[in-house]
Parts: sequence; C-alpha cells; structure tokens
Amino acid sequence: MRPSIKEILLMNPDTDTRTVYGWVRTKRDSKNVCFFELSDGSCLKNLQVIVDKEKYNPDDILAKLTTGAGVEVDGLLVESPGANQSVELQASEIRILGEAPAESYPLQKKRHSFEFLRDIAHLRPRTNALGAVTRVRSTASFAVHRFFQDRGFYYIHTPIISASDCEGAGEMFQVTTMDLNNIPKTGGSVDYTHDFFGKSAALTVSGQLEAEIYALSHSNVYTFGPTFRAENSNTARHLAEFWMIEPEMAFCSLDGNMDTAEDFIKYVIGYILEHCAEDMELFNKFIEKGIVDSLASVVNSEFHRVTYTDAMKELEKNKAKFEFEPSWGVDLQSEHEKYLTEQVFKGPVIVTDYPKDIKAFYMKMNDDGKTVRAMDVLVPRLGEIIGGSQREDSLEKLTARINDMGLEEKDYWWYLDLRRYGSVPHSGFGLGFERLIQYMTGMQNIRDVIPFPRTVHNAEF
RNA sequence: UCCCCUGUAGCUCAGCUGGUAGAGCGGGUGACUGUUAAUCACUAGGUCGGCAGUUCAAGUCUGUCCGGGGGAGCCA
Repeated sequence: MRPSIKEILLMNPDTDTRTVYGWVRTKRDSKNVCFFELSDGSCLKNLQVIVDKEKYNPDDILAKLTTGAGVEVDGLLVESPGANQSVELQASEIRILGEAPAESYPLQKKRHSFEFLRDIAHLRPRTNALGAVTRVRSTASFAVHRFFQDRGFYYIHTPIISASDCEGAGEMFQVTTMDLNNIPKTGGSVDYTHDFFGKSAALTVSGQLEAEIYALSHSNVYTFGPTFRAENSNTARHLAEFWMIEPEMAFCSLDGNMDTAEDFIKYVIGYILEHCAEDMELFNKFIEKGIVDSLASVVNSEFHRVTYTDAMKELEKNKAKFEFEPSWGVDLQSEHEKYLTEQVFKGPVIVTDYPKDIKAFYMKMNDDGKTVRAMDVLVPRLGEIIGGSQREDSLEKLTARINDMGLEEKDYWWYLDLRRYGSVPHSGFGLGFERLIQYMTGMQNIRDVIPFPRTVHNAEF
C-alpha cells in the first residue's frame, strides 16, 4: 500500500521521486514559488508541496489548485527549511484529478462555525476539527472493543429490530411494512397480524435485556451498536440514533459494575490521549482549553462514589443555589449533576442506590425496600454518561416489580425464565458512545461527533 | 414539548428612537525574496428567512410560519 501523508511526514528525505495523493487545503502563491498543502485525512497535519516556478511552471494547473481540489503530485521528498515541518515535497509534476471551483466550493481556508458545517455534512469531514473528531471516534471504537476483548468479554450482536414489547426505555420508532394509507384494523385498533412480523415491531432502544441472556451463558459480554429513541428532545446531548455500549457481567455485583465502568472510561481516555495526541492538541487549543490535562488527571485519580442519599444531603446544604429544590425521592436535575461534578467533587462521580420509584423495573432492590442497586456515572460539562445497575435476580421480586409497575408479565416470559433457571447475580451498564466522544474532545454539540446526526426533523444525508 | 435568543454578501457579523445597506474574511484581478490563517493594491458580490399587516416610508415595528442557537424536561 502507498504510504499515507501521516507516514510520509515521519519519513526522511528521499533520493527517488515519489507520487503523493491528496486534497488541497491551502495555497500560497508568489512570483517564483508556490506552496500548497495536501491532506489525505490520515492526520491533522498537511504535507507542504513546493513548486519552484523556475524549474516547473504549469500556470493552468496552478490556477486549478484551489482549496478542495483532488490531486496527484510527483516529486522529491526533501528537507524543509520552513519551521512547521521537517520534510516537504518538491513537485516535478502535478495532475489535477478533480477540480473544486473556488467560486462555488463552500469550504474556505478559514474557520467555519459548526452550525454552518452541519448544513454541509457531506463536506465537513474535510475540515480540521471534524477530521480530528472522525479519527478520534474511530480510534475510540477500537479502544472499546480492545478493552472488552482483552478482558475476555464476548461481543454480542443484539437485534436492531425488536418485536419484544419489554424494553421500555423510551419512545420507539415503529417498524412496519403495512401500507400506512390502508392499515388493516380489527374493531378500532390496528391488526398487526397482517404486519411483517405478525406483531408490532420497533427499532431497539437498548440491547440490555438480550445481553443479559448471553451474560447468563457466557458470563461477560458486551454490545456496541446503534440505538434509537423517538423522543422529542432537542438538546446538545441527545440524538434519535446513537451508538451505545452495554456490558453485562454475571457473578458481578454493583461494586464490580462500578469498577468496570471506571476502568473502562479511564482506558478509552488513556488510549485516545496516547494514540490521538495530535488531534487532542487541536481540541485542547481551540475547543476546550486545558482538556488534555483535565483528562489526564481523570485517568490518574479515583472516581468519587456517593450514594444518592448522601448526594442529596450535600445538595440540600446548598438549596439556595438551585432552581429546583433537591429533596429525597426526586431525580437529580441537570443543575444538581453539574454542581456535584464541578463544585463538590471536581471530577467524575458515581452516584448509587437511587430511590426505586425513579428507576427501571429490572434493578435489584436493596434490603431497605426503598432504594435499588443503581449507579449513574456523572461527568463535568455533560452530566450523565453512564447508567447501570445490578439486575434483580430473584424471580419473586422481579415478578412483583413488573406487576407493581403495571407491566405485563407475559411480555417478559423469557426475561423471567433467566431468573427461573440458573439465576445468578449480574450487573451491567449503558454508555452513550457519542457522549464519551463529547467528553473526550470537548465538542459542545453531539451532532458534531457523529458523522450523520439524526434528530427531530433532521435526517439529511 | 416548554422558556429565552437569533435569521442582513459565500462565511462571521455591524446596521441607534423607522428615511431604500456596511466591515472583516473568502472570491476575482494584479504585485510580491521560502510561504505557514503569507503579505500589499484594486475589484465584483445583497428580493436584509417566507407570508401578511401598521406607515407617506420597514433590515428596523406587529402577527404568523419556517430555519438555527442556548436552557429545561426525557435520558445515554
């Protein structure tokens, strides 16, 4: 394979002519010499190409070397007298592969707002910041798999289309092949026996319940895939389609769950700091000043752990500061999460043992009968990045919870079977991949850390 | 879904209590000792988000619809 620009920039000067491919990022032209920079997406830095017009002066080609043009350049890699690079390419021949007329090409050699770039999502990966996000996201994906694979977790492909009626983690996108202009009905309601699956189906909102199936056969498993929520939420932290990581571990209590969550976050951050140092420097300089040091200290310090009850006591000491009054039984508001992570603990915090009434039916009941073995990992700037729990493994207690919450026992028949046969303590959590990327890069809007964001009223590209 | 802000040149914005549009960057043209967001000179770009209304007169005021941003809720 031909070397990438990333590799070429690390090379020593050549003695033979080589051919380099890339897109023009910027050009600086003067009477005797023309400089332009090439990017092929392999790294943040560009390869500087120099045209010595006394030796080679293709006027018509230089005119077409505009920002965005795709080119092929023959030349000699030489030591660069300039300050910003150790080598540069002395061009002997340039071929334009694809022009990018400057009058109409939307990207200019200047900074653009992320709002503007969202409207041209097909071109934005060519910019420095979105290019860096792309590399960090890819590297982080690899780190996710590596963390779990190194620890013997099996990667489970849970279904994208879910016909089970029991996920209950938010509004779902319905999936149907029925003609919406002519829906078969019995009485007043839709007759799903005529639909593709013979019953109603939807895009998954979580792979957790299916992951539990495999945790109870393979001990340690994880999922990492797309997840869909049809919530009408309009914030910088929510997407209708996002990627979620959900480990599920058998013979594991809430403490083990917290340990895994903490190790996981630290591992991925450490991996990115090591392998994406150049890109992280861009975020450190232009997106979130000081983020590299702050992430490094996260890797090197313990996450604080506090029960919901103790966190509430802490918040109640400072009631006056909040718009929403903190009181036991009420879920933590955004302002409370911010206060805990940014003022009280100054770093990631794991809050545990929430009141049962504000958490899901499957979480294990504590002996007090009031709280459940839940944990949320909260981080500065973002709030909740992980939600998890030890799962209820007692058939009686789980059945009682299902009934208490007005759910249908029969919808959960296979989930209850897991407690009927060989039930063991097990735990797991869900982590929004995009939120992790936001946390690591400092990018303020979640729409800028996923290539093609899907949000309410927006599915362009 | 609720609250607040916002929509003016390709981009980022200015435009006062109403009197028919400006800057920087980008583009084009030219100049220029190897430049690094190069520099310098000249130059062309606008149905002021859509529709309706008030007024002699609307970028400016009002209503409404549609974008965009921030916050809240829901959560990951």
